[in-house]
Amino acid sequence: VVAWTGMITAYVQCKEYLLAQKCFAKMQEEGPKPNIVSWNAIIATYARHGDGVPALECFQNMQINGLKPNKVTFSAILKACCCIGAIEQGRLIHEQVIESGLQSDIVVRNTLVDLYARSGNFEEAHVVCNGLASRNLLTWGSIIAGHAQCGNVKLALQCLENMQCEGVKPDGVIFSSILAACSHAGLVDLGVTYFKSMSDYHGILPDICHYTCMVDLLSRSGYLNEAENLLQIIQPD
RNA sequence: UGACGCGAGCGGG
Repeated sequence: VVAWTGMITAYVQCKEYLLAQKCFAKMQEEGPKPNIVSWNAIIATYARHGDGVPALECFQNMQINGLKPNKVTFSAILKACCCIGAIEQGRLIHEQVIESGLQSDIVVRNTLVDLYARSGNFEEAHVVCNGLASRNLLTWGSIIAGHAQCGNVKLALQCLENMQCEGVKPDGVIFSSILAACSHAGLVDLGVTYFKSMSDYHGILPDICHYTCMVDLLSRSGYLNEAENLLQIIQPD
């Protein structure tokens, strides 16, 4: 079983998802019975591909085969639900998570937060987020990105403050979300302020993504000269 | 016990 599963995971690591899936099919036909790790590996291939439907089928199938999902299974399948916007499925799986007592796992919780935040269900996202244990940078990142995507700059900025109050330091990804939100809302001054604060207060070097955001922000609002000036600053690469 | 899982933004195409 370990040998077969090793084959599958090797294919997954090389991004040879089709080969991994073929290998799994062959294992089911003529190899030993797949164990939890084999199933998790194959579910992960679908989840990474954004193929939510086959991922869910596998998830059902493994349970039919009498295997109980573990925290690895849950994080993979929740990611799959997130990709295809299967919020209802996600809620059902959320219940299963609670039944299994795995809701305290930080990775599982982050995938749940991500699922809810990206689908605009912020109340549920916050409930998961407030549930006991530690939030980390990734948890906040999901929530802020969710707010940013909904065009809710105020809430995104509020989250930024809240996370800093808790002693979590924002990283470059967080600022990308913030800048993007400002861009969509046409809040040029605010965006510029945060862009400056990155290097001034947070010790984060803006990367190409941030410059792209700023150019986008400036030119959308008609500050074409400023946008061109910024372009000059960026090192050709 | 672990061979499996672990979040993200803009624009363009």
